[in-house]
Amino acid sequence: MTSGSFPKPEHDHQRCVARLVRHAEQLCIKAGVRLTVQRLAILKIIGSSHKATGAYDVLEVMAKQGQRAAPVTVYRALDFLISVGLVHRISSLNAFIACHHSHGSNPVQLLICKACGGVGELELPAVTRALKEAAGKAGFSVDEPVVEVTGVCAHCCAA
Amino acid sequence: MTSGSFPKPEHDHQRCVARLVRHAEQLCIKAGVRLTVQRLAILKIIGSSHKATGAYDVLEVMAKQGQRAAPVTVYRALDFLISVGLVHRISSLNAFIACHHSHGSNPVQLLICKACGGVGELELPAVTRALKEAAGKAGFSVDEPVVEVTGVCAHCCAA
DNA sequence: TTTGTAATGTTATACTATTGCATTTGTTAT
DNA sequence: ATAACAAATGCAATAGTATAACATTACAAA
Repeated sequence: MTSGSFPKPEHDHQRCVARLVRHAEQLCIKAGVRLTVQRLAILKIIGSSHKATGAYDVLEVMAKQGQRAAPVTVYRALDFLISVGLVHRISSLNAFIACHHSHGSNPVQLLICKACGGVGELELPAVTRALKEAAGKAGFSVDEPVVEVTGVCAHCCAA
Repeated sequence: MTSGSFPKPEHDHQRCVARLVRHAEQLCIKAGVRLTVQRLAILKIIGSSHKATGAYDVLEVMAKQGQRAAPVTVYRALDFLISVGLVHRISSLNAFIACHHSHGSNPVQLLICKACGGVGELELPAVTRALKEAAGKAGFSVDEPVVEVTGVCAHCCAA
């Protein structure tokens, strides 16, 4: 995708998580990495809402599910999920969001609704290109651009 | 400025901080807000390096200067300095950098060197515009874009 | 000088993330 | 199969970042 998407409130999470899981399984097989039960469980928790989820939120949910775990467990799983592109880190919120798309290695831009907490994704190569070019003029070699846009989503604008 | 800048290692901090202080004084007078000694002291500390500075780094420096303070003091000053545009928050590092420029209310893009820790600024209206436009197509009304680019600066590239 | 607001002080605590080391699990080669 | 190795997990402690709640002081305008 080159345009944008923002989750609708009436979204069918059930189906959406199922799709995410299939995506994850295929991706990990192809990459030759292990999607363990724990990692999958944590991915499901993060993917079951389209809002930014903190590491300790994940822990809480796990506790309710009877899977008690230490923080480091969640952080390790998150590191893994981020490394394979199944989760994005949201620096400005110290939180995480599941990635429902395949971006390859293209950087992503996040839209964060201040009102409902929902998070959407954009994939704008033009933005990435413009950043690389401008940075390059200053002799700066770009590694990874973090682009997080706060604002108000369509649904909350209307309300 | 519309192009970019990245601090040179051989930079003259002394002069640079003096300029920052003048800038801050004028800006606060114009805005009708109080640049107290404490706020100024903290601005100087942050502005005396062109690397990302953590809140607790500031505290350490203050302690060495004999000005003991509680974390909340620093965070309050930082909130103020950010609100008037004298400091930028670097979300991806949980750190801060003094702003030596006048951006008006234009969003800024930060360049963060992984090697030396130096931080530079860009002001690229085109990037901001592209983000607003793409977000707008998804019905998203942009408030504040956070753009932080990690990479390697010219000086460190050469080395 | 009173009066109200902004700024600061003080203490405690909440929230986020990592380190170090022991143990288990899964994979590969023999 | 099983030995041997690497990856993943468990566990406990602790480091690092940020805010809450409430008391006090400093400042500016009436």
